[in-house]
Amino acid sequence: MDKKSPIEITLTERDDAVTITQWVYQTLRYAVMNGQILPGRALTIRELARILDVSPMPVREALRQLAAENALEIQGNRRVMVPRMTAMKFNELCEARIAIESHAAARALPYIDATRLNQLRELDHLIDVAQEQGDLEQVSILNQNFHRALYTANPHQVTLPLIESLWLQLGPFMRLATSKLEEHYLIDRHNEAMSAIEKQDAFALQLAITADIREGIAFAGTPELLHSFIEQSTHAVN
Amino acid sequence: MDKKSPIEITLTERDDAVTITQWVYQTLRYAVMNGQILPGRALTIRELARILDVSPMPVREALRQLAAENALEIQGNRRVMVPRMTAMKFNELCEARIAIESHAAARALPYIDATRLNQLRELDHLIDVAQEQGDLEQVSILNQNFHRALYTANPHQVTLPLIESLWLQLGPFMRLATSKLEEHYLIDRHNEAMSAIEKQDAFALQLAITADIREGIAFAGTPELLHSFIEQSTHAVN
DNA sequence: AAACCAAAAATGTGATCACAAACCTTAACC
DNA sequence: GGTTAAGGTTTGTGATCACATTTTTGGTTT
Repeated sequence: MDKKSPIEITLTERDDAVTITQWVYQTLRYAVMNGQILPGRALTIRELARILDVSPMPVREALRQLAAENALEIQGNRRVMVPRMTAMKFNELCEARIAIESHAAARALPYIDATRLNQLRELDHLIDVAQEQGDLEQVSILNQNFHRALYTANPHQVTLPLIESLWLQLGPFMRLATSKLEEHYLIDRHNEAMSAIEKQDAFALQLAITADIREGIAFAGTPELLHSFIEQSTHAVN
Repeated sequence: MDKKSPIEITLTERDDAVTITQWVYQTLRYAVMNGQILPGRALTIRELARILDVSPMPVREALRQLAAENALEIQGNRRVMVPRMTAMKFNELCEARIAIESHAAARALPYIDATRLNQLRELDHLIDVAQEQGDLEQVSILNQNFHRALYTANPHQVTLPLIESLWLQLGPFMRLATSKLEEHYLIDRHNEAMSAIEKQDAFALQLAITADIREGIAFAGTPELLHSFIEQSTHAVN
């Protein structure tokens, strides 16, 4: 069992309110999003079932669902793995995020009321706190919550599932970004976003969101880091 | 069995090369996309399994996959159905299509070579032929193929799955559109798109794609038709 | 020593079964 | 008559099993 690198998945408490399949889905989703599973590493139903201590059935369903969201890739061999990344694909994912999320932000703008604005302010504040404490994982989670809170202001929202799919695909590789980003001084684009919201200025909001996304992946400007990780991903367990 | 309206699904030949699950998935997907299943109608695994003459297992997996693509909706009761439509949601889906597809088109533009251009020309011609023959279903299919051929020119394409998800969600309600659109004279936006491609003019291409999408759903300009169908969808089998 | 091939182990797919929760029907009751 | 409560039925979930295909292994040949 050397070639098959061990998989370490953070297990959360299983709530009886959710089905086993849902719990497995959430667990695997978190593992994928945080790069706990090496891209290219073959995932087998029975192995995951052993790790998670459930029967193969819920794992089957969860894997299929994650594959449908492009978080996992099913090869012709019917083998499942986290997709490998390339520099070009990474770039396309980022540009897609910008296109869709700035659209979603503009569409949500008219629906943002005082309550929502306060919620955004609070999240922004929590992000600052987490940033000062250097808790990058928390920053990442809160940042997602901020974006989600913004887009879901639109009660007829239809793009969030698409956006989450992009987050899932970028997730494993963003971890690398944030870990190197520690030294990088971050301008708070969320403040810009919120002043744009107060002014109901859609264009300014789109600019702020675009800048926020671009800076979150600023390390893409240092291609050698991205390249090194992508190489790692490419040469991983075949 | 009056409340439970019968489901009529077009069955295609089952190819032994694909798994039963895949076949069921394709069959159900086609049925959803073409509005063969009434929005709100509760879908049960065993019923579909009887109709498709397969065991419940492949149906289970196919339903979960379609739900992950937002083609179906899983309610809290764990019941599965085609999501109901609202006028606002319809509008959001259309605007999302425009945002994402014009982005995808611009991103694909630099990769379009002579071969791809010829392929697009041929599809455009086939659409004209089908249009003259009044075969609206064929027009719809070919139109999708045209868009797909355009976006997939980009070898690092990541947005097509998202776009197809939007198509799936709009599908059941587009049928109504095209059926009323027969009388409507359609300007051929594909020609505009292709001349923009030849000039490598990204902005013009985006305008052409936007116009093409907007006209494909032109009936949204006649709100009463949309509204009537949405009402039908809303008041369908509870 | 590297390449090839057959046997053995492991894997995904699909079927069937058990069970608890949800749904529908029926009957009693206000 | 409309509402509620309890019964039986149907449904989704999850477990287990069988089988064909794939992957790995171990031995053989060039």
